[in-house]
Amino acid sequence: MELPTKYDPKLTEDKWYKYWLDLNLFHSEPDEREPFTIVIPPPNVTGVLHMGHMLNNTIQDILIRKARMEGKNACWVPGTDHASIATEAKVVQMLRERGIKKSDLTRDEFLKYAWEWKEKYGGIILEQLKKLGASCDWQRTRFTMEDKLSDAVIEVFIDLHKKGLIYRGLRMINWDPSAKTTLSNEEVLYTEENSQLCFVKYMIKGSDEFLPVATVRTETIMGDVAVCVNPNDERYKHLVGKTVIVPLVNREVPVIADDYVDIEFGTGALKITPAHDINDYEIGKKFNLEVIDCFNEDGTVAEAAQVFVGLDRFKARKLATEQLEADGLLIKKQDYLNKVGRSERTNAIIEPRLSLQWFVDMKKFFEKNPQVLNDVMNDDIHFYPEKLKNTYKHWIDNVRDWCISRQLWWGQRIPAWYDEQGNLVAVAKTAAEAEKASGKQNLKQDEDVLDTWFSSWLWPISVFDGFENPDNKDINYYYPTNDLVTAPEIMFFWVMRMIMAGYEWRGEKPFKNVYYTGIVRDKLRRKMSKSLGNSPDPLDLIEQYGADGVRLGMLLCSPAGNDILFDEKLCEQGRNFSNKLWNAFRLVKQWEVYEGENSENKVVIEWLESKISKTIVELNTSYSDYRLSEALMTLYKLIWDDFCSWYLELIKPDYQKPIDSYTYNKTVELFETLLKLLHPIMPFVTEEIWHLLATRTEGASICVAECPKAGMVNDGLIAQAELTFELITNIREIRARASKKNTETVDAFYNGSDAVSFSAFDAKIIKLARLAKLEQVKEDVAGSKTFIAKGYKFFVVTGEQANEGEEREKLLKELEYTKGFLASVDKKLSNEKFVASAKPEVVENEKKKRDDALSKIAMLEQSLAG
RNA sequence: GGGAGCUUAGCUCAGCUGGUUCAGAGCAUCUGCCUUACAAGCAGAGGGUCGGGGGUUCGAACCCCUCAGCUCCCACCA
Repeated sequence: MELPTKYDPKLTEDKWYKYWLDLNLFHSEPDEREPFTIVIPPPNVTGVLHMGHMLNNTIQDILIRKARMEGKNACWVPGTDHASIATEAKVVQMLRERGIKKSDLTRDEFLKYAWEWKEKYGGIILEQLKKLGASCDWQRTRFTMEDKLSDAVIEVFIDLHKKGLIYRGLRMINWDPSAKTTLSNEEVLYTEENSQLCFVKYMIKGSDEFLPVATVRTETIMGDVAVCVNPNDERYKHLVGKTVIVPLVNREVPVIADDYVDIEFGTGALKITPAHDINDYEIGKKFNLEVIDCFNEDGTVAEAAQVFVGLDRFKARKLATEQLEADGLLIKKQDYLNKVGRSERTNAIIEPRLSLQWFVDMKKFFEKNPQVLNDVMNDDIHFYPEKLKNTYKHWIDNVRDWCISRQLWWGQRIPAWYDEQGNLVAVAKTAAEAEKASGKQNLKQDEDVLDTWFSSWLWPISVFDGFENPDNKDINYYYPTNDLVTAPEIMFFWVMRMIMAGYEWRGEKPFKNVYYTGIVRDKLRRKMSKSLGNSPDPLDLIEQYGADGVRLGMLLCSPAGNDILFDEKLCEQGRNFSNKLWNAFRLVKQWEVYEGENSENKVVIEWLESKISKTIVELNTSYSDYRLSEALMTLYKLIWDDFCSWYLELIKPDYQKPIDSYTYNKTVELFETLLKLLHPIMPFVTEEIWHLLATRTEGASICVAECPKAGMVNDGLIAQAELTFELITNIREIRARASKKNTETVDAFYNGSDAVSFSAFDAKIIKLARLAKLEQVKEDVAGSKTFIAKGYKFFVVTGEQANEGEEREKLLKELEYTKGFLASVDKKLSNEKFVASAKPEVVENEKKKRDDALSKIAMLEQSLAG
């Protein structure tokens, strides 16, 4: 069988993914094994895979595959999020392209289009995850707006309302007067724009004195209900409690004092317009002031303003300013740069507007469930990296109530019912229930839907139907889940709220560990974004480097807790690694085997077995600390350096010679061990090679092979091998400097008459360093190149005229250096305080260092003398 | 304005309670090799006064102070 020299992922990846699905290897049902559960952070249903998903899901897949191989009942639940805002925006845009305006549709008509859109694009991202190799239990795929999950959302709302944890309150929202809709903060873009700051006189009643007020928004003067100054402001202290006349409308309002006002800014006097500024609203509430809303839905001036009624707000601003000037109340105008929020979609300037919204009372919630904070702080829910605990605490300490209503149609409609006058009369699942509860007829349901996070916070429970049937087999078995893998920017939006929901409805945490990935950036540290065009399409990358290559590439730049500086070159490195593995396989596969046992190889095999065991211990530590990059690098070096560069070269028979069956079988066994260790990270190439390496029974898969465990570690043997490699490297260096061809051999000697620690590897040194002979001598060998390693002095005869002076100089330099080193060690050892206060093993070690240095010096001096 | 964190080789990062080989890895760089597993490769090499300054200590990349620079999150100015 001729094997190509390059591994081609295209020929294997789809094949194996289908194989895994056909064997149903990713499906989980509760059984007697220990469960290992991950719920996917549900991606936006209409989204497409981006690099963030790529990273996030690669990590989840590694964790779940590893658990599966460890014999746990691994269950990775996939699914999607209905993402109200994003999806509704996309549907609106689609409709617009077809010439349909949202405002011309009824709610039901719109939802029909939205569902159509969801059916058409909803599955894409999940299909893309398959390309990556994600071993999700696809039979368990859920969607946050499917019936059961929506029911859970509604029940939870009703339950919280009953418990008094939900209330209805006023809130300043972002109003888009052009689209006549509320926008989320994400949909508002802030830019610096030039405005004019007007300094206006507010006359003190019955006096010629005035209070100067600085404002950009002169059109809101009609809504003023007070003027506020700082209580410590000496300039205005005497005016507090007096009455001022609001310009344009001549309303009489009080001068009040509050710390909120910054003495330094503007004039130090702030006009209070509760209807159009959230801070003003807060102050208004504190002082029990009236709220006068000056604008209509479309941004025109309302009746309540008394003047400029019906005019657009910006026209009104201009006229108001002119009027002030005419009234002699304008002190001055000054250019002013301020941040202006505009609608992402209509570009209209956002109008802050007070509106009745639904809230979750967070403080009360935390009082009821103190574990939400405590269990994270005491690592009962373990955050990786731990530093994010601080951020978490800071958030909880400064929490604001959670506004859960959204002025959208795509989402779970709020189960609140109003009578014809608009009074809230009931919170109930259906109109019938609401009527029954309130005893009133013709009730209207709330127009708003719930925040998407209000369904995703239930995800770890709702995917196992834990609300509909709180005692079912699945939820009892899989909950609490094990690991959550997500981005730090949604710690507050999602992670904290899932923890809240977990304690509130299950009395238990939703997961044991939270692994926060970094933000994927390009190599210039810029966030990846569509507009910058710096985000590669993960599917293109998979096409080019194979899923295994991209997975490795992602992981190479993902130390936990740091941002990911993604560089396509890393995928190349991943692809190269697949190829390295493939070629190691080719080497092994092409050997002819004879029945027998080459005893020289035994020590090499034992060494690699030990080395692998030792590495498994390191790997387990890395994995349990969620240092996945570190685990990968450990494995990478084990395979590339130890296995390929050393082991295979050491046991490789001469060209076209067969290999003994003992070595061959051991090699296949060790190779399999390495493949299994690597499988969670690179699932496809390991499955491919695993199948080709030996005959497998039907339906066998490395996916469910047993995870290798560490055996005995022979540290002495590992040290011997390391010395051997050091010797080989040193001799190779001398060969390289002497420009020796590979076909040329050289002679090597070492000093001493005692047995040496590397003797078991003698034959291997001769082989890999390409020696004619390796012998022990009592005297220095003249005309040779020398080096010292671990107390052995080596002489390499390259046959070329050795440069005595150069050689001598080298020795002198080393002697000088070693003496300096000895001096520093001696200094420590002669320091009484050191000997007295340092740990015994540290002192012991220093003594050993001194002995080594002394013997090295003796050796060097002897050479220089001779 | 409030909070968190970072600064170690050209780049990205390790360095887990201050003390094993004089500070490590991967990539990149340089030199020599198309040596029948692999040029997507092999062999070898060079590269850092651990951001600056001060202190604690027998001993500091690690602890404390200070200065400088960078990043992120939250709240935002009339």
